[in-house]
Formats: sequence, structure tokens, C-alpha cells
Amino acid sequence: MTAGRTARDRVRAEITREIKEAARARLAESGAHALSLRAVARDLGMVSSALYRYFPSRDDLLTALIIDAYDALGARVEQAAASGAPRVRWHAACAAVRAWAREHPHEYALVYGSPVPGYEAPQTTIPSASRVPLTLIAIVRDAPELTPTPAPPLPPDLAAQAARTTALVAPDLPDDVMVRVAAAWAHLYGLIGFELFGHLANTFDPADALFAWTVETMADTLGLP
Amino acid sequence: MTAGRTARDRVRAEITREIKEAARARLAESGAHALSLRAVARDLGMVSSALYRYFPSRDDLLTALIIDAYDALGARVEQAAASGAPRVRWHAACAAVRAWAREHPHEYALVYGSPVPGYEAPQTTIPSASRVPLTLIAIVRDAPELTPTPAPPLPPDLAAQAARTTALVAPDLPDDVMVRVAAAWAHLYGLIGFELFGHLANTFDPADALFAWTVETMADTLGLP
DNA sequence: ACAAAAACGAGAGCACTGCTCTTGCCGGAA
DNA sequence: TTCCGGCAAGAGCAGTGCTCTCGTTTTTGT
Repeated sequence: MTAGRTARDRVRAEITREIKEAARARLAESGAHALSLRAVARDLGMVSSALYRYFPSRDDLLTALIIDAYDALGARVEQAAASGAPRVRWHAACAAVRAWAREHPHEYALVYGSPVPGYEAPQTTIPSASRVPLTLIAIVRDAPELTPTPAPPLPPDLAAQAARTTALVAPDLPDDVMVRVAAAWAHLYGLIGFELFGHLANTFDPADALFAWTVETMADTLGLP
Repeated sequence: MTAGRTARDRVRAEITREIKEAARARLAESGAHALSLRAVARDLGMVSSALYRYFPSRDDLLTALIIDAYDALGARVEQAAASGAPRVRWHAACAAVRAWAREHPHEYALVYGSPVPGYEAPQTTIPSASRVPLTLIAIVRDAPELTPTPAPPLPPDLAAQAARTTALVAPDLPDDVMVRVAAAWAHLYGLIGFELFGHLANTFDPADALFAWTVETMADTLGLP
């Protein structure tokens, strides 16, 4: 995507990249609510109006940063979960999400915290946002055999939703396993959110032990070998 | 706290209440990032500078709204979980959190989403913020007998954190049960966050079935009768 | 009961924001 | 060579959080 044909296209891609980089730097130290187009422009020695040639609005800049964050997190998790026994991959993937979140708290808050603008979720973010859950699903799908713990049977509507979802991403996955993965993914997200946003203060903070134990119980629930 | 001694104290409390009410109205329809002190002042027919007699900054107004939101949610959950068999109370409490979150999405995002300001968590919010987790703990503590599912043993540091926490809130609770409640609370938070912030779109949305099933498995994990 | 002190609402003003519009400039295509 | 489109710059608009000052009103201490 950076391969522009003409020289002008190439410098445009380059400047776009620099803008995002500067914005990411400001985001990392001040948070999304304090990300100002004018400040970013000043950091780059431009005037603020020039920025609008590259991003039609502040929200569009944020959307670009959101996609980049999803992709950075997704790549990190995919790499962490690339090989090994299923349970090892599971731990590695979960630990990678947490590690990235702790290293980039403001970017994590941008994508997984409360939606910043009047909230819209542009369709363009979906592929990037799906990378982490798809990785988790792949770990379970690739497991040779699962020995999950007993659980309540799925009511018909839940089974239908699970079937619709598996049809899209992992056709051979049993419905109840799909539901368990979704629940585990929400659990992981909840745990990291609690830690990152300070809801574990004075109780289970630092959260390393609680995190490791919970991830292990998730693997048990899924029946990963 | 509204019982001021002098007439001035009483009108001050009344105006403070009106300001919070107007701010909450704006919050409910526009979100925290669009909450403007000047707009609130206009709604009340005041000039913006007059508002600073009641709240020293915008963040202080938000903090007041956060405490109110914690208390509203806490009261709702406490009432929902007031009586019945432990498992019934558990379902009622979880459903109450979700219902309140769906009815007041922006307020929920304010307290449980990414921290809006440069993030500080004033000590004054702690008692209000603790009401929901304390209610969940009380349900488990009040259960006559628990038959939890097998789980990995607690590593020493996790057991120590759990012991420290139980000593504060439920001295007679076994450590591993405390850890399970904490994990369940994070799970609940994660599930609601996913639903509210649109991360279940096109998969498990509407989330009623996934929510009910997951809450049931949490009750199983805790061994609630 | 009266004066000092504190609290209050209104207004002007500062520095900042997102965003628009206009004005020139300069490089690549016809 | 002459256009024309993308570009940076600047001015400007409406809005923001917040501070300060200035009269007025209410409470408090003597």
C-alpha cells in the first residue's frame, strides 16, 4: 500500500506515515482525548490546515490509528501463537495480548476502551480487529483433540449464533467450542481491562498471578491438550 | 448530605444537584467527550464561570458523575441480589449489571470504559465502586455450601493476594473462592464491555443468549447451589 | 445591630481546539 | 510551454476550559 506509482504518491504516503507516527507518539503519552491535530502539525513543522490534505478530520486520523493498533496487536499475537502445543500457544497468545496492552495502554484503550467519537465502527476496521479472535479460534481448531469440562447445553438461539459464526471462520468447529472461545475471549478482555484501568487496585494488582491462573482455567475449560 | 444548615447551603446543594442532573442528561445523549461545561451552564441559564463555584474543573464534574453512576449501579445490583437462592441471586445480580449498562451506556462507559482524563482514580470513588463486587462476594459468602468445579491450585503469591483481599471484605471466604469471584467479575465486565462497545457485532449480537449461558457457567464454576 | 468577611453571578478575556476558505506556489502531464 | 491538480500557508469562525475582576448578596463575628 505504500508503493505509490508517481513520486508525488510516494511522498504522500511517506507524509501520511509521519503524521500517524507523530500522532501515535502524542497518543502514547497523553491519551486519545488530548490528541490535538494542531499539536501533531506543530511537531511536524506543518500548519494545521495542511494536515487536512491527509486526513479529512480528527476522527479519521483516530480511525487510522485504531486500524494500525489492531494490526500491531494482531501481528504480535499471531507471532506469539505461531507454534507449539495447543495449551502453550494459548498461554502465549493471551500473554501477548496482555503484554501489548501494558506496553501501549493508550492505544489499547483506544481500540478496546469506550469508543471515543459518537461511536461508529467503520467496516474497514473489521479485518484488523478480527485478527486476535481468529488467532484464538485457530489455536482451538488446530488442537488434535479437546477434552472440555462439562458445561450447560446450548439453548437453540445460542447454538444458531455459534453455527453462523463458525460457518464464517472455522466451519469444522463444534458450536459449543465456539461459544467457549467467545466466552474466553471476553474473559481475557475483561481481565486486561480491569488491570489496565485500575479496577484491581489494592486487591489483585499486580495481576500477573491472577492472569496466569485464569488463563490456565480457560485452557481447562476449552479442554486444550 | 443534602441537609445544609443555612439557607445558602441548601440552595448550594440544590444547584449542585441541578448541575449534575443537566450534565447527566448531556452525557446520556452525547457521551463524555462531548460534555461541555458551557453547554451545561447554558442549559441552566447560568454563565459558564458561575459553574466553577460548584465544580473546580470539568474533571471534577466528571468525577462527581462517576461516583453517582457507581452508586446508581451499585444500588440497582444490591436490590436485584437481595434475596433468593444463591444461584438465583447470582443471575439477578449479573443481569442487573447488564441491564443498567444497556440503559445507561454512556455512564457505564464513563466508569468502566477507558478513564477519560489523564487518569486518576480519586480515593472517594472507591466505596461506591466497590458496591457491585462486594455484592457478588456476598452472594458467594452467603451460600450455605459450595460445590465448585476442579481448578488449578493457587500459586503462593496469588493465594497471598486473595488472603489479603478476603481479610478486608469477607474474612471467612476460602482463598480459591475469592479468586474465582474475581475472575467471574472480570468475565462479567468483559462480556458487557464486548456487547456495549460493539465487539460482538455479526457474531453473538444480540448477546442475551451468550450472556445467560456464560453467567450459568460462572455459577457452576463457583459451585453455587 | 452593625461591620467585616465570605460566597456568589456576571462579564471580559486568554490560550487553545477542530475545521473552512482563500491565496499563492510548484511539479508533472498534455 | 502551458495548463492543471495537489500542496502548504495563513486568516478566520465558532467553540472550549479556565482565570480574573467587579459589584451584589448573604452569612458571620463582635
